[in-house]
Amino acid sequence: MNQMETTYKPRNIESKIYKMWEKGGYFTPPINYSKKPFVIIMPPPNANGILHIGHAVFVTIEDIMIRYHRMKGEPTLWLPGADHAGIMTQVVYEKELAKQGKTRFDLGRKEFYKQTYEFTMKNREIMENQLRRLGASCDWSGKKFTLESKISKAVYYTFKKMYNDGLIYRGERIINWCPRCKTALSDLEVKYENRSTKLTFINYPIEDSKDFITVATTRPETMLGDTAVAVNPEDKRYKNLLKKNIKIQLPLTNRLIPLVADERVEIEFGTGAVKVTPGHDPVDFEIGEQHQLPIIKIIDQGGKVTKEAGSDYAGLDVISCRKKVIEDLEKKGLLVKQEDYQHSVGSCERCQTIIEPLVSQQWFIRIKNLAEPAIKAVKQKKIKFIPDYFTKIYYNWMENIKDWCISRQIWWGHRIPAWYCECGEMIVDINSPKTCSKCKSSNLHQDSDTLDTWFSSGQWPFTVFSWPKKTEDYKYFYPTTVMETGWDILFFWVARMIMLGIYCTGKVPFKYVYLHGLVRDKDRQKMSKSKGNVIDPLGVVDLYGADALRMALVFGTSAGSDIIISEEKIIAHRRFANKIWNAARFILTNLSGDIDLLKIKREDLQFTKEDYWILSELNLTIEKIERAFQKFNFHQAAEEIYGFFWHKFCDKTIEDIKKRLRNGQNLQDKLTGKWILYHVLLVSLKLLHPFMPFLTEEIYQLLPAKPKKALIIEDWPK
RNA sequence: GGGCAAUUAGCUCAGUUGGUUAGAGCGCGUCGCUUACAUCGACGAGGUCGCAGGUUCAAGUCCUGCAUUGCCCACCA
Repeated sequence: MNQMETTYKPRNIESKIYKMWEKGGYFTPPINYSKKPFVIIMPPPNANGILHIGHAVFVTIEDIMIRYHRMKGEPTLWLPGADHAGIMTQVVYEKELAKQGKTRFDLGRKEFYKQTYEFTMKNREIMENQLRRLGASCDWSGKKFTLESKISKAVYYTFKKMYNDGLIYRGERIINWCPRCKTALSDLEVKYENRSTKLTFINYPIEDSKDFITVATTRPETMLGDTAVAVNPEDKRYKNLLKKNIKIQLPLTNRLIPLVADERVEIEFGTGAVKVTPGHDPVDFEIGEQHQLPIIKIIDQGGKVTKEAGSDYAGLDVISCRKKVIEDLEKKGLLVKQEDYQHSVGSCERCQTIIEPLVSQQWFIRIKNLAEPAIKAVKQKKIKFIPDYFTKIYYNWMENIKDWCISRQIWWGHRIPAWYCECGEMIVDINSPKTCSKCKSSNLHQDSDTLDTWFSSGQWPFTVFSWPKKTEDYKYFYPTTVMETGWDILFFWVARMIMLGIYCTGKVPFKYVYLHGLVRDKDRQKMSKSKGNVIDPLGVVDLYGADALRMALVFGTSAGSDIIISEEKIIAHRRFANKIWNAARFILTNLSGDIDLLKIKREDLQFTKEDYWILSELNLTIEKIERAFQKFNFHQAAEEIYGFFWHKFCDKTIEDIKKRLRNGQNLQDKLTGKWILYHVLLVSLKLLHPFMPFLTEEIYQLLPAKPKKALIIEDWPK
């Protein structure tokens, strides 16, 4: 036996062990139809940067499950991949370009795509090696990327099918527009926060009268696009005016607009009268639809005021226009007052620019048709959420779901598979059509929009298995077993996977959804670079080892709740790693090579009371860990083996046997002691392996007698 | 406005079929170090389990109400 170092030095060991596993082919499961597989599709990390601590969380939790099930003898697949992460990657790469003083428009669509692709591939490789360093025992041989051609074809297949089924439509609707990214966003991609602003009260003169209607607004500049004023039909103040069918003189313009009645208007708020701008407000858009009001677009896609707003204002940005409108109203004596006001303002999730609601031509999914079966599947318990309370959150969202805008005006992503002919014909197909199906013209051009990233990642659990082809892999591994991810993407991703999974394959894509929380520091603060409280997972792996980090990430945490981590906690587990290492070192130096531990029979041993005690404690620990795994309580399992190993095995048994080996009366007693040490260590290594894979494998490899080639494929203790 | 959750030791958190002296890590105190342990061991201090009711032989655990905190969703002009 080699001389073991007196402390555990992860750096020397981890990469060697990982290579051994990879070379051994242990990560690739065999297809064995007599056995039910255990399958996790890894949430594909966005291939646009390096790993952060959140990635370490999913690696840890998923790898724990994977290693446990693999040791139980189940064909276990953990399939990795990478996500192109549409807008996010585009924003990141545009920042790279900005450093060179360039924009994407300087490069043009084709070149931009090419460069972003190269950038993504480079990051992807870095990221994959980082996952290896955390110990991820995933099947690299099957890795996928959302933009690779097979996956893209499957995504187009779904698009076409949904279009033919009438579930995808194209229409001119009001959407969330990011003036910086110059793209539409789905409702989920808009983040709201409270901001201080002014509520402006403006008098709108009534035609042929000296009276006014006073409206209150937070966006006075949009009045230039007003096409009505609305009041609640029950509002006594306005009932007479409504009857008279009056016209209102829109200030600063020469337009006359009607007064309409609409229940959406709250009597209590402001003056009870609302200016209606269907082109630039979602509620106003709905009011406009109902009352067939015209839409005037006074803000363009760059956030600038258009000619439609009048020559005095055209070309201004929104803020300047607001200032000028206020000044002009004041001059005319129509400005009543401005009050301080707090309300929530939406901004782009990726670049934080304030959202401009705009009317434009976009693609949408009629989502209710997909949501219904997705709700039903959960009600029928075909899918179970862990923790359970997410079931209600899921229902709450799914029952109030609205159509999903899936087109983006960005370049990085799957280009929408629709082609237009000059004759006005539109063709939706998987492959680029040669000629127009109506006029036979070959002059077709493809829709310039790309698909929302989540439309493709929503199909990830089956597109990775070459669906819609019914391959062996698809038949064997789909539906998958567990989807493990952060609860923050429950709606973005999990809900969409369930909807699209049922729609595309007729089956739920997974049976369990395990949702982990957000990582925070020991003061419960979100980790962010600006706060300087980030823990770089690779940095701590260098310092303390992957095993210590993994253990620190599961210990004392439970599904769904925030994960509190600090350097102190990681250090505590580095100490535990060292404890295991030294216990093993002590045991190994006492197991002389002349006895064949594997051949010893229990009947030949002379157990003491203490021996029976530790053996029964060991069995109890195995049972508790088993129960904890059944309930997805990984922290409990970790805490059980921690407590057992340190405070029972090390503190009691090893100390006891240490004395017996030194002063033991007879050989039989000493042999029994040695066997206990060996046996309990071996079983403990197995129980510890899902949590601390590197250290345990290294010790296993040093055992004088090992039943298998590697611990990773050992039999789980019963 | 609708919804979800949390409240347990100085700090950060576990405690999911209700059942013996409520646990861990870090921190704190005393002692020890005998050759596995840049440490470790032994012992210890510290909790009316947010508040008030209720169900029960038995409640941190179930029910009701209240308080405080956090989060999510929503068309707060």
